[in-house]
Amino acid sequence: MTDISRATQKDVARSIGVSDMTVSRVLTGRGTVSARTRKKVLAAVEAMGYVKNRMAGSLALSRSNQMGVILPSMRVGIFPEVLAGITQELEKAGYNPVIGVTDYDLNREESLVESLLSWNAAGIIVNDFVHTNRTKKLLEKAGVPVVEIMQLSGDPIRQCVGFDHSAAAHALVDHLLAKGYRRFAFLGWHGTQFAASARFAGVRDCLSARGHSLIAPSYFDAPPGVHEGREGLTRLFEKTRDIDAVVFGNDLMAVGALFLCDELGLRVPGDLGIAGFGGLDIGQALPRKLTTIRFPRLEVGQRAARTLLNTLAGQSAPPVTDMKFELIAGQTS
Amino acid sequence: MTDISRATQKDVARSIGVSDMTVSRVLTGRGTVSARTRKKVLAAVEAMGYVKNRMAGSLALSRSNQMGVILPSMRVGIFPEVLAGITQELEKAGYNPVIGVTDYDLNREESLVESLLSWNAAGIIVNDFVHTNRTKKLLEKAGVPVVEIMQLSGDPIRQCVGFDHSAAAHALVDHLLAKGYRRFAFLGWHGTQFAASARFAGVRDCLSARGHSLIAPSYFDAPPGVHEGREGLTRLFEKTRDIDAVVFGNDLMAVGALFLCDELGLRVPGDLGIAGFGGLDIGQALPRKLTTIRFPRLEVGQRAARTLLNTLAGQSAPPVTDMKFELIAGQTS
DNA sequence: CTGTTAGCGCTTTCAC
DNA sequence: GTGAAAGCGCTAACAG
Repeated sequence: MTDISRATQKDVARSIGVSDMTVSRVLTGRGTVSARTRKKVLAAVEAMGYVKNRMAGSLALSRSNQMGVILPSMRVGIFPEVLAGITQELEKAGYNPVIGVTDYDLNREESLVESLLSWNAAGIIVNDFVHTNRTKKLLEKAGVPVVEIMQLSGDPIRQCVGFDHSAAAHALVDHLLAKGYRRFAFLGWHGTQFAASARFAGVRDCLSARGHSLIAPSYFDAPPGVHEGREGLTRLFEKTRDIDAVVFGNDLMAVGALFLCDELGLRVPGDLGIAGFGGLDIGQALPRKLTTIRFPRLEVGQRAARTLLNTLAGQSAPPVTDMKFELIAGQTS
Repeated sequence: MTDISRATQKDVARSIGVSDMTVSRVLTGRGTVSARTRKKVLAAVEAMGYVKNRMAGSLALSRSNQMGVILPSMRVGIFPEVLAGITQELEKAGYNPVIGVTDYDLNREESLVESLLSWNAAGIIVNDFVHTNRTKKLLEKAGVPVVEIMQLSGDPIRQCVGFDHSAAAHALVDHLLAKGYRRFAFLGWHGTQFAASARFAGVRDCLSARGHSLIAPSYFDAPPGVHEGREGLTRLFEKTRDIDAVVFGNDLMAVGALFLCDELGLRVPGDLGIAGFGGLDIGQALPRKLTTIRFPRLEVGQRAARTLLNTLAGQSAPPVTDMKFELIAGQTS
């Protein structure tokens, strides 16, 4: 906490002998001011390095152009892209994204939501459907539009924009089955209720429906990356070699696993089929393109922002927006 | 812009028959309130889902606990980590990071700085020393602490926390020379004055000082990734094959180039030495660890935040903080 | 075209 | 222990 004491509109006004309201008129562009006065005001503003105090402005107007964006992580490849999509759309409409990162901690999410509301965010984007009860209550009572992203299957507070992770898992598994793989393992993060667990459940259920079973599922405490992909596969091999395909919870893990296979001299897809989820650039820049599901990350961000903006503009927006995924049949399966 | 109408302290107060000041006392923890009244207030707050309007609060106090963090990109591997470091430290001290992303657009940076100041940010972290004149002026007049990160060589507005990119480049080149490489190329992003260009200059100058020259330098318009690494090397090979080492502006490019070499059957480091900059996980998870410079990303973020906090606390902080880099002599050179 | 008045929701200060 | 008054910097509404 620091004291802040900047020039005010009154200071600017006094310096050129007009009233503060005249300065306000010039700065907001509302109302009429003579060209000469306007010029003087702008000159004074520039000279004094005056910066408007938006706190006062927003308090007076009871509105803000700050849009809250709460994401679980910036180190998980998909979210920077989602954010880019959000930012693009918000900027076009003159809104500022205010970004918060939870690190998948629901209590942090709760306090971020509270903080955003306390700063009068005009709308809020949050990740997934998994929240504390208090977060849900706050968002429900918020009186501002709320969009939950990434997931579809669940009970949206207002609106959601995401993909069908279960359907994606089915598409992927069916592709692998068609390729002749039969002994599956899953390595990923499915210890919680987040979207990642929906992918795991989809893989498991699809295999089960087709009369196969999932061997050696295993998981991590936090969103895993390249390193965890290597480690996971290493540990899996210690338990069993009786597998011919591994589905990873995300692309980075799959990439790490591919690196390990290279080292071990395992042929992919000959000895082992490998697939990921996401469709990150890194997977498609490999010597052999990764088999995966491409989620339209940028588009989800854009659509989420547009949904918020449309709602604010009084248009009705559908409660559930299904952004289509795409199976990338790469060379690792 | 939307109307926002939430419950106010007055509403809470009325609902239990006390004055708004009593509610304020309970919520701020300042002043004395009887245990019974306090309980009633807290119950009412909870029941009504009341969230304090910080705009009004901050306006009254002329202070805020929002810390501005302006980063150039979230898709460039190092910045999410820097942000994580910043967030860690700020949270400990009860400050909120307010994040802005410029995409390396200096005009966007300018408007983000203005926006943060207008929201009474208690301090600001910006990237590099490259700003518009107006941005510099705003930051100088801001009356709040400012920390520029990533770079060292330049003229800090107040304080900076970063690495010596030139020294890092020298260390890397000397390592490669010691390994016997002689015909160097550089592929990266050095079209601007950002830190990336300091790395390029360092490579060029070191080679020159050692009596060698840099072959076929080439660059990109934007921060390049895995894909650009492949493309860049492909284009370079079209021009010349008379090179035995390629230094890349960042790790992702180097990884992409390694993938290409695999495809082309080029032996690394036998036929070609490859090095990056950064020290990202991905480079170290490869079958052959990438030769690179590790920048302590998390630590830069932490230190930058601490510098801000110390300054706010009235302690003096050094104008330049040099965070040491580390040469990773991997298996690609 | 410009100035004055009132109020946004909160906190500090001063009464009681 | 609690209430009433004043003001943070700005803008909408009304005068002139």
